[in-house]
Amino acid sequence: MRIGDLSHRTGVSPRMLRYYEEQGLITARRLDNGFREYDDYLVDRVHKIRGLLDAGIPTRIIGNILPCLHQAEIVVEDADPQLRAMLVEQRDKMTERIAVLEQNRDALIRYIDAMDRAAPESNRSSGETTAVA
DNA sequence: CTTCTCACA
DNA sequence: TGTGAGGA
Repeated sequence: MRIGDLSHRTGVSPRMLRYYEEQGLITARRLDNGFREYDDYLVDRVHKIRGLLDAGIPTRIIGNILPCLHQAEIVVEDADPQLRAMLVEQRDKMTERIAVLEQNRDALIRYIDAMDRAAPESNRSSGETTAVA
């Protein structure tokens, strides 16, 4: 598929797809006309890249941990202390953000609760989890 | 119409 | 990350 297809199938703009390529996160073959040609597995890969990016992991270290997302058993021989340090740092930042998210979620839960107590059974979207069994 | 590279009020 | 130029 070409860049437009991959873009639609991943929700990532062509601009960013080219950027990811520059960063060595994905690779593309070139067609005769110079257009990028992507393999199907890249759709999945790009989704993973987005996940890591959204999780706050900088692109430069995504390349290192990306292969770990596929393998069930991770085997490392070249234990790079530099990389390890970065990953530990990222893991801690992630843990911190999760804690913040949990607090905010609790705040919303309580607020929503209060709203429901004020206006019982009134407006509630159908997509919501029906906890009232 | 789609993609490419390069550059930046 | 977006946008526009200039070309294929």
